[in-house]
Amino acid sequence: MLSFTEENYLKAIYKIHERTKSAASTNAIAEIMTTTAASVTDMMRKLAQKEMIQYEKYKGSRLTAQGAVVATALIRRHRLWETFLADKLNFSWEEVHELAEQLEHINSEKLIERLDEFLDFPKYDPHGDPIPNADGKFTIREQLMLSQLQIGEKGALIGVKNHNDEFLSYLNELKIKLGSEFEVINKVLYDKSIKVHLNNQEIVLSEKVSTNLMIKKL
Amino acid sequence: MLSFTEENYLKAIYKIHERTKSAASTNAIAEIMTTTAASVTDMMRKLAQKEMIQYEKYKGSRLTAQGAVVATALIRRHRLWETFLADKLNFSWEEVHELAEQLEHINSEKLIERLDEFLDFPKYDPHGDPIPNADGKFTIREQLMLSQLQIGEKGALIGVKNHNDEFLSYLNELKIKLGSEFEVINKVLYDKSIKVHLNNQEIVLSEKVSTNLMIKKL
DNA sequence: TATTAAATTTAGGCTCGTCTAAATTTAATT
DNA sequence: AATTAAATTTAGACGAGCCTAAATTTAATA
Repeated sequence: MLSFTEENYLKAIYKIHERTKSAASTNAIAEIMTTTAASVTDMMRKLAQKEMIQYEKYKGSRLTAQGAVVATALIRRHRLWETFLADKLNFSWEEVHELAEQLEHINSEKLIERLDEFLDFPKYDPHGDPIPNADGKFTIREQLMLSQLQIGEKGALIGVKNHNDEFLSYLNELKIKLGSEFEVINKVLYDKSIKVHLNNQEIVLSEKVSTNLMIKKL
Repeated sequence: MLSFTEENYLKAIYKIHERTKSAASTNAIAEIMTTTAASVTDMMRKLAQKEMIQYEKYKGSRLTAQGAVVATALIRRHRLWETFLADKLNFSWEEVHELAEQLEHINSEKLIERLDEFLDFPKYDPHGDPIPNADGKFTIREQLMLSQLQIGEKGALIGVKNHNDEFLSYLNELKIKLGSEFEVINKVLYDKSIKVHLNNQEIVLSEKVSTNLMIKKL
């Protein structure tokens, strides 16, 4: 049985691997866990001993098959709870993450399966990220950045790349949410900003915003 | 901020006081927490220091006003989660308790208020126990034991006194649930068993069972 | 390649929640 | 009231998870 903390370390390693496609460095883990490198080293020993990770001194850590199962299960729980909070309890985009961080550690297979059923087996969470099924498999969806659309093309928002709170709040202000439909009116070469038609108005989005909005072409 | 463990100690003291109407003895707390008396003593010092309890050496512990607020909030959360699990996720009577033990520690006022609303502000949990409102006030309901009904009288089940797993499973087998309606057919003086009409059949319940079923007269 | 800088690990120590064994206090019983 | 039994507290220790400071290894750069 893994502790709350051990589970979070595994999730951190998973995330780093997803991003870098290589072993998770001690420092990178320390940053995510907001702790010191020394503490991470201690924990890496322990997790290696429990055969959750492969750890080589000075070379970083990778999840074992076993460790990956645990991490994926956590992501499944996290995203299902986020979906519950958003769909059933009307929490906003940026509120769900923190609560799901707590809820994901509730330990019960049965609870998660019942929740999945209650939510009608969602494939994507409120951020548009795929929810692993009970076997840990994801349904990947073709997607591109809003910035990649050409003038005249239309798309619907299916996810955000960056989950930063400020960014999510900004989207709320703009009344941009999952499913929102965009039509590209103009693209400014100079600063790569983009003018779109949305909710019956025209708005201009910076490159920073338009590269963080994931779109399905319509 | 209180830890998961500290919260559970407060709840234990609350329960003991509810049952005995007096200070919680070290041993009684140790039993509920399945730990040793020595550990309890340590924790009592800490909780007294945090002004959650009044603790006098060799005399037991009582909650302070502050401690009672925390304990009541925990009970509120516990019972709301039980209601959610039973009503929305179709968990059975005896399954909900253990899960709610974990869920009650999720720390968010807003989550609980939203959950309360989602459940349509229930007054009683699946065991028939009253759910404290946000201010910690309970709605008490007039109730009596099934064993107290006279021959010919009718009642509906509004709660159980004993929350023992075996007892709850037995009720499930008998298809007895909250709201079930009973009519007393006969009472046997010898062993205090009682024959009732329920779900279109006649069944005999022992004294042990009939004194644990709480009834609202119809 | 020698040196410096950055990353990582080791060493030693702290708090939390727990334990066992021994000492003390309170309650029960003769 | 004296003695025994039960309840409780004290003393000392341990693992988990964390820290800082010092030592070591690896990477970067002159």
